[in-house]
Amino acid sequence: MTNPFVHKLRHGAQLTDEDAERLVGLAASAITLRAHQDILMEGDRPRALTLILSGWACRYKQLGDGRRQIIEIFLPGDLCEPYGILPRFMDHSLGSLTPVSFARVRPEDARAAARESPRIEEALWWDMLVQSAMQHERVVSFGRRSATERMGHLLCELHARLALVGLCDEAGFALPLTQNDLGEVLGLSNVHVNRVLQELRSAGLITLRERRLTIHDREALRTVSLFDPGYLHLDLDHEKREPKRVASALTGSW
Amino acid sequence: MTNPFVHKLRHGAQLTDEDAERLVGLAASAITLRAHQDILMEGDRPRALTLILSGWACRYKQLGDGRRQIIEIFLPGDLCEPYGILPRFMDHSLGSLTPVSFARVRPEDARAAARESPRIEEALWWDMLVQSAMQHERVVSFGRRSATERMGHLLCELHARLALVGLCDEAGFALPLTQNDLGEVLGLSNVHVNRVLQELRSAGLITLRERRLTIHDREALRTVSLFDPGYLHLDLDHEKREPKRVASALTGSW
DNA sequence: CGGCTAGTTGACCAGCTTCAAGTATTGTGG
DNA sequence: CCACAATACTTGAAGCTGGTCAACTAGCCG
Repeated sequence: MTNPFVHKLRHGAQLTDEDAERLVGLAASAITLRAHQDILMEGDRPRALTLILSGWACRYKQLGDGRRQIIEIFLPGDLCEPYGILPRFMDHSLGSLTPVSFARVRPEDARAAARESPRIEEALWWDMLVQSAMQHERVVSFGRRSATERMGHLLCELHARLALVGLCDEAGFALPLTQNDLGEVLGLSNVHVNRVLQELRSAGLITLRERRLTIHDREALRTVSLFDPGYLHLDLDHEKREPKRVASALTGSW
Repeated sequence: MTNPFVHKLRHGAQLTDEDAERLVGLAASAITLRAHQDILMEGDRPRALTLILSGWACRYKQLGDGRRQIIEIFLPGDLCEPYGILPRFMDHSLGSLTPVSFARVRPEDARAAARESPRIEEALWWDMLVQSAMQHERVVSFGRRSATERMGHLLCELHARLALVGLCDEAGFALPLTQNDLGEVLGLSNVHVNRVLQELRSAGLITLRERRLTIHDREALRTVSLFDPGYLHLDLDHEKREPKRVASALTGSW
């Protein structure tokens, strides 16, 4: 199956071939943009949801004084908003990071597909759950992880997400972002991004050259980044999961 | 209407009395907890969604080495997860910040209510949209706002959210958090929280005493915090909104 | 009264930013 | 295919923001 949306959603529910076709049908006409263009700008009234078909995009917000923060990176197969509703206006912008092709999906159609197939419904809700969990993890990164941990965590997360749509191999993936882009994602200056990358390189954890990231020791990178993939909710077989419940601190204060 | 959930959702759609009753019915039995208890712990398999009825709660994550980050604050009327799905296991914890009472809501029931009333459906989706927008704004805060701006932004947001459920007045609200709690929300040390509060106090913007926050100049506080309430999507009357579209960098946007 | 928690203040330090200069790499027009 | 410009990356030095450590104060409750 070449459609990345379907590819990803298969991790969230057991889709039938008919489900897959219906999902492909949601995303009728594809639109193409060059790198660094806006898909939707703050203030726009969107008329459809955005589904990324190829390339990398992002959600970002520009502060009055020019400071810009990339809130979220979107990869092929990502639906940029909750599927059932259209914001009345955009409170942020959606932009391409690389050349991108995307489709417009109407919330009514997505809801209808969910109504008619419980598997599609489950898959779409699962997708929202994962997106929301990634958002949580991002807050934890910003609040409590050092610059190096944050970078490592991002790279681990991208690797795991690209794996969902078959766009990486075991050893690494194509990373089309500049160090400046990475800074806008991680809330760091481009100078410090450079230093952090040097650090990961000289620790022998990664190579990043010619827009290709190689991860030499995935477990080690995960360890230094405090990356626990549990939040991606990938185990359909959930009986295996060990509740990591520590002896509770509960009774007293935390 | 005393039910805070209904109170809030009325901002997202024109609910009928019947809708309101149905929503109240979703949250049958209330459970009460003291402050600083866990509602759900990381690793738990939840059997229902959590709906806060009174008191303040939070989503938090504890890192291996003891660092803790509060990801999100929940106020009365807040549903702690997307309404249509139950995570297979918790990848984070939900805890009370004050004494709390909450109800358990089954996703099937919420979905059924949405299926049977388009207004309820719209309201629930609107709520998800707002929660997700607050999450985005949090990332922007962490990435690009200074400690003082972050604090001011949080206070403005809490004020606006409490207004949705009628738990504040024009001048301020009861803020039951310690400076340490605020630090865990904002990713700051308690020492620095103290200094930031001093700064806001001596600028004459706020008073915080005996767990009551008074905002002396709301507009000024919003300005120094770069707080723009647009992301809360409160204007049902959306024709009024000025698209803040700057001269576009762009030709091909939709 | 004594012990606990919350808040406050000072001194010092680390992590990250900013500024600046210089080196690769990539893209473009002749 | 080269020359040159633009963009991306790299490195050093200095400065600021916010963290850590420590001590002290104020309120609360048994």
